[in-house]
Amino acid sequence: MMKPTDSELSILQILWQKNGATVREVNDILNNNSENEIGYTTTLKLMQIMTEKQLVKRDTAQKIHIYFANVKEKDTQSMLLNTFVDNTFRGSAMKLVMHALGNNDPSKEELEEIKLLIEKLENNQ
Amino acid sequence: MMKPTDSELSILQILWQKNGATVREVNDILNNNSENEIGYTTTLKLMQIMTEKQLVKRDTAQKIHIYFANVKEKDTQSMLLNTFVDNTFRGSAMKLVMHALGNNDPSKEELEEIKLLIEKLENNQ
DNA sequence: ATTTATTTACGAATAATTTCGTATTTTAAT
DNA sequence: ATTAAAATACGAAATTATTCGTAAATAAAT
Repeated sequence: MMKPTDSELSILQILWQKNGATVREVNDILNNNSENEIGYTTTLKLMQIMTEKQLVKRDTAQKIHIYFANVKEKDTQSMLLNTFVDNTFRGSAMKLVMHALGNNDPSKEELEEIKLLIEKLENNQ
Repeated sequence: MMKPTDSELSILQILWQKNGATVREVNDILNNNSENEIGYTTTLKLMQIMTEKQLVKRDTAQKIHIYFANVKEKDTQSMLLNTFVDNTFRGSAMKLVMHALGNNDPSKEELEEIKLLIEKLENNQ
């Protein structure tokens, strides 16, 4: 599986959420959430490259192609997380966890959720 | 503060650990941990660019320059973590934490450490 | 049916990052 | 002192990622 670039990732995010989208839809959404207009053919080209890379697949039955993510969100996140931890936290996922916890004042509920996961992890040992 | 690129980050990692290093030293270390030889002048050029960007500073008293990180490791990590969470986990730091915990079978000690931090965070609410 | 819109394909321009070649300066070795 | 080795400066090539222009095909509108 190929590592998506930043732009490719933002397209994948849209496809993960929508489950099937045309270039037009993707391009519109990209332009909603940002100030600098991005051209239609730019998005098209990116999605064509992503098709080659097998990051997305497309339905060409109709002439207006419909694109779908061809990689799982969780898998992609795991992969990107790994290289990010390596590059930024010298491979220490725990350092990253501490950092993320410390910097993001989580709610009571979120903390409870993490505690639950920790318990589960402790039982697995 | 300017966001370091990937190569720049790997140089910063070395400078954070060594506390002062020449281009030669940095280049040697880079080449230890990787298969594809990277040229001396490549590293030199990168470090010169980093000097312009104020990511590093250098002591030019001697003619062999000695470089130091000019940004704090924690600050850089926080910054990179933020954009990473935004891009990859749609801004949900907690999703990232769960992910990192779930994928990295942490030791008892590490889990204890996290629980301590959680307690501290709970008390602060 | 003809014109207008939209879509795809694809080459190529632009931009950002990484890499290196070469000239010059400085240091070390003979 | 001369030569050899190592360092800096800097422009520019190479690579990768992003952006767009234009032509051709398809669909929609009149």
